[in-house]
Amino acid sequence: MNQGTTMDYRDTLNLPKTAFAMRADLPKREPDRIEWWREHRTYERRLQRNASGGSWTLHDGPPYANGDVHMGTFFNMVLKDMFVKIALLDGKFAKFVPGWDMHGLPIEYETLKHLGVQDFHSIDPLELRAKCKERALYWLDRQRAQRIRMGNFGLFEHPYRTIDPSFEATIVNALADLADRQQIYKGLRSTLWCIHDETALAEAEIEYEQRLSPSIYVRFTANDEQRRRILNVMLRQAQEDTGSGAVGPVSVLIWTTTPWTLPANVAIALRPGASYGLYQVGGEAVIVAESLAPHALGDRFAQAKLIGRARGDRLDNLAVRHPLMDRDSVIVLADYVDMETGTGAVHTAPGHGADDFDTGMKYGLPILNPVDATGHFTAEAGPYAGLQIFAANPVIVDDLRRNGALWSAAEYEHSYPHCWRCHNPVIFRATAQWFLAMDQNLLRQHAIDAIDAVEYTPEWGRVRQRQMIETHPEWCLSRQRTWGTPIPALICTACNESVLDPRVVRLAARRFAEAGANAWWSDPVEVYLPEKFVCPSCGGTAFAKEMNIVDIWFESGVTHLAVLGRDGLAWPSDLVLEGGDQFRGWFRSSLVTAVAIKGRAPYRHVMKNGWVNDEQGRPMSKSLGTGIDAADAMAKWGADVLRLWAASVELVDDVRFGPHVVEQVGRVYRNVRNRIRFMLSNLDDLGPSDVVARDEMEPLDRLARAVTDAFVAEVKGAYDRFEIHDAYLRIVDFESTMSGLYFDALKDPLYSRAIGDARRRSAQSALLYVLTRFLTAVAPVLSFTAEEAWQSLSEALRGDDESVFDTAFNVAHLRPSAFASDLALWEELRALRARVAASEDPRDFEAQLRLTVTPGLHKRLAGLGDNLREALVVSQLELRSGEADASDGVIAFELLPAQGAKCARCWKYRELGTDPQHPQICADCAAVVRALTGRAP
RNA sequence: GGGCCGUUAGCUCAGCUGGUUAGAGCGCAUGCUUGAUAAGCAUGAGGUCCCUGGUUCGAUCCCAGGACGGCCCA
Repeated sequence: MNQGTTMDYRDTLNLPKTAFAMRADLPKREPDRIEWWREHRTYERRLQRNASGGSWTLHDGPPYANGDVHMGTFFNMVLKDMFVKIALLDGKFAKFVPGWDMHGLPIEYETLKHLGVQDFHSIDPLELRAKCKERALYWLDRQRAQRIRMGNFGLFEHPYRTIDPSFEATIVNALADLADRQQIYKGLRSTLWCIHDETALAEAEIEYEQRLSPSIYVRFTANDEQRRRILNVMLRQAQEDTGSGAVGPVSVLIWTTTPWTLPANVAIALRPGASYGLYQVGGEAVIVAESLAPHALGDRFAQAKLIGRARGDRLDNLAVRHPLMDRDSVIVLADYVDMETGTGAVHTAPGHGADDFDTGMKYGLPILNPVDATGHFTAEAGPYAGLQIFAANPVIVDDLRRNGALWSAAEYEHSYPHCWRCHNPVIFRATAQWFLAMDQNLLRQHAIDAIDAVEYTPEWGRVRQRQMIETHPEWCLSRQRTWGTPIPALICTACNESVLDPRVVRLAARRFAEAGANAWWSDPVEVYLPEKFVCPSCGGTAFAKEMNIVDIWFESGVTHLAVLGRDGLAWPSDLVLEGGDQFRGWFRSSLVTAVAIKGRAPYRHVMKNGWVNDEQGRPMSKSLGTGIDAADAMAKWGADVLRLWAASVELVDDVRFGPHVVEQVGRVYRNVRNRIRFMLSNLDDLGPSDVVARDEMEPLDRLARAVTDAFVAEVKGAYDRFEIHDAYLRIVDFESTMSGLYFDALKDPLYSRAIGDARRRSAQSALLYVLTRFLTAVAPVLSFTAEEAWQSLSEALRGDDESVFDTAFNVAHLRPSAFASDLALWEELRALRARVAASEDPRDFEAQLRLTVTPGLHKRLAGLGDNLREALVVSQLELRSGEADASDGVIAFELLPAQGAKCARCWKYRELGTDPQHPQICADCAAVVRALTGRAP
């Protein structure tokens, strides 16, 4: 009976109602949102509206168009999107042009593999290029779909692509600019070379196989002058006094497994910090690293006597004689010198090793290359000319033995690089390549100076960046491959010299702009010859095209020239944001090209995001199967939960990702979602004309508004400092404080008052304010959910703002200092409410509260009127002012059983039965019910 | 092996220039609610602030060394 009556009254309440589902179903729902944004051109239209709001540009570092997007890339891309949206909601012209890096070896390999082509020389270059383009576009489409699926905003229909003719023209024009400044030269470089296939190889074309090599220890003996200098540094004082004549000849001992590289030796590398010993052995003295001496000197170590020592760096720039050739071998320093094998003194032939080459460049050593493409010694090798290099090994060892330079010889089985196609051992061989001169025109120094004008997050990135420039080797720009942008150099057919003439290069740029870079393969050379062009070396007039392509790091290094400074985008960009590996990669390549060509950094702010590791903090790896595909993750959990995850971690640090982490952030997501849902469900009956202005709101509602303003201002402040995680914490804190205090307080007024009651409309108006401001604040992170909620508001309430991305933070006029007293009062209410809620008997409406507080607090609380009782969720409240001391202002807090009985409708304890028709409910409720049923009392 | 970075509750993170009973959210436990209900509220238990030294009246915070983890390079 009673049950029935109660149920009747339940029907007279204004209970929450909304179509905004409690279950998110993100994987299912999100694609509809994307479609809606696309149809409504939400991003483009907001961009247009912001045209006069000042521009803010995040320049996209181009991902490589190969493979699907993994979680590391997801993290980076979603963070970029958050910053773009923050600027957008801030009224900025935040144009984001996504880009792709589409040339290069990985795609060329993949394509060749796809085509089943073994030797890239055997396929027509234009055909190969066409297939590579297809492949690159295939990956671009996939990656683009994945980026769009993340909810990212940007001009995805018009991305920049390094394969576009206009982009290729930019690359080539950049080369022309550099050639103009004499910044580019042709020089030698050590590359992997297969003497069987007569071609350069890339790292990826190498397979390691076991190979038996000669293992020899060789003396490099000093002449008299060299010996004197070495002893000067190494010999102990006492020994020197007794006369160095007793020491005998002095040699540096080296170890090698490639005797054929000795003719190209020009130096011996020592480790700067290592200690080298001078060992007297029989009638001579040899120098080896002390820690390696027992191993290096072999059975002669027992009779060896340490008579001197020096740190490697003290021997820098001394010299010894080459054991085979009539020249010196200089002692140099190198960090890579291995202290596990050999002698700690490394035979250095810059023509035959990558490290050796770098050291050679650093010391300005000659790059000897006495080996031709087929692996035979040239005349430069003197007595060995004409010999095949591996056949020369025993000959060289014999010569060393004969002239007394051989310390010991053995055989050695080790893992050695072989050609993946013909399985012959490969060699390092110096070949002519185009270089960007790092020190020409003080480029390196200017680049280092340019770093000072850039902001770095984290700040230590600046140091990292500086080191990367300081240690930047000469930049090898050329590659002997097919899938890329040509370096339009000419070869004089008369003297065989290569020419990179700016006029030629600019002709090529113009040609590529209209026809694409394929033209370099299809055009006759005449197309690229300026009038009256002659070879600067010999005056010749006949030329051939040189078939080199440019390093793809150069291509991505000029994206700022291709994308910025046009179409409303400013140069330099305001922000670049990439993983930490890009200090050596794109941050560096962009900086070098920008400083060389425009004299300053191409960005104002460099931000680095952390690496995404698995849940144990280990790197994710495809081979271990611990990598997670972004598309899979979005299909499983939805993009918004993953976006919230990206906001919940410290973006600068390395972060962890996995199912357990997602589950946790998923619970936070559900909290946020439910609180949004609560607000929406109480706005169902609110029309625009019902909304009351701030000044007409009840005090508690005005307070909630103020707290919301403070929240939005704080979140905006965090966004402005690029501290997404800080914003995340504030968002979580805000929705939980709103839910715990305010929503609970509003339930009674919202549910039990008459629909159009002023108290109720005030509460709803405040809720509308809280909700809309909250949605704007979270939209950069929870883009899908914020938009879904926005669309769940009635069109009338949305007003002119069709999308949540049409709204604005709108906090410029707010003064955070003005919030202090409101926030303090809010916290006082929270503390009081917590004391009520903690009580079990009587609890909430079962209670009446006698509250005695200090005069100061009394004044603040009294200002709330009956809203104070609502906020504390009690049936009656007696507020008194007292004089005692109390740190929190509360002198007495007495919860007593409420007066009256529980109203069957509003659940407050009131005097019941004033309306005989409704004996179980209070007078206020009876009035509402009567109004509903149309009967006067 | 080198350069750089990190290490605070089970998890994600706060802790401003050295002095706090070291905090929050999630999870967990307990209680309440059943008119946000595959929701909501309250309370509580969880920490030798990686380790070892040093500076200091006093260090999670400064310095040195080490351990573990990561990125880049070798």
